[in-house]
This record gives sequence, structure tokens and C-alpha cells, in this order.
Amino acid sequence: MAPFTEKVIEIIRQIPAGKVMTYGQIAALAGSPRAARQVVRILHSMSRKHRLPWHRVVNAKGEIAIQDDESFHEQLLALEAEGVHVGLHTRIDLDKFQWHGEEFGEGEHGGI
DNA sequence: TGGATGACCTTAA
DNA sequence: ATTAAGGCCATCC
Repeated sequence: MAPFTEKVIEIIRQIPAGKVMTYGQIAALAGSPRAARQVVRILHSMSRKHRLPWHRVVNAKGEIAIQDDESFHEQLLALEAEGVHVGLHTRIDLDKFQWHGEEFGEGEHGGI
């Protein structure tokens, strides 16, 4: 398994409930800022076997990037169940729900 | 214009 | 048949 893939999986696993991350951010933390697609690929394929909280991963706009209506709704419900306020436009407040990682520090400004 | 972003498609073991 | 790895390019702001 590629170290990049492992890192991506680790990062995704470290995402706390009620928080979301973006593909580009995960890719950047994994070491490749331009490998957002890889993150997509990993989420799509490995999340199932690795039991990853794929529903906590959204695009840079804070929207659910899934195209499958079923999976889309699944993620929608999962996010709302965790406390993530998903608007009718599936727009998530990244400023409030985006997770910056543990290693980033402890800048908690109320939320979870 | 330009730079970032992306839930894919293909190949190999 | 399944699981994993890699990248270019259209699209949006």
C-alpha cells in the first residue's frame, strides 16, 4: 500500500464526528496538495473495506460531491445525524465544521 | 487569464 | 473476481 494512501486513510479516520474535511486538504496533509483525485479514488474504493467515515469528506465548497443519489442522501443523513448542519443546497459551513486536524493545534471556538 | 479542485477510469498483482 | 495505485484535464471562480 502506498504511504500516501495510508496517510489519507489515517487522516480520514482521525476526522471527529460532526466535522468534515475537503479532498484537497486531506491530499495536502497526506503530502500531495494536487492529489485530491487520489483521495476521491481512495474514498470511493477503500473506504468500504477500511470502514472509513467517508461521509465526513466533502468538496472544497462544503458540498456533498457524490453523484449517486442514494449514497448522496446517505451521506446527507449521516452528516445531519452527527450535527453537521447541511443546508438545503447541501452547503456545509466549512468555517464551522471543517476540521483542520489534530496536529494543527487546539483552536476550539465552540461547535461540537 | 489562471490556478485550484475533483466520489474517475485503467492497469497490475 | 477483488483490491490498490496513479494521473491528466475539464470546470469553476
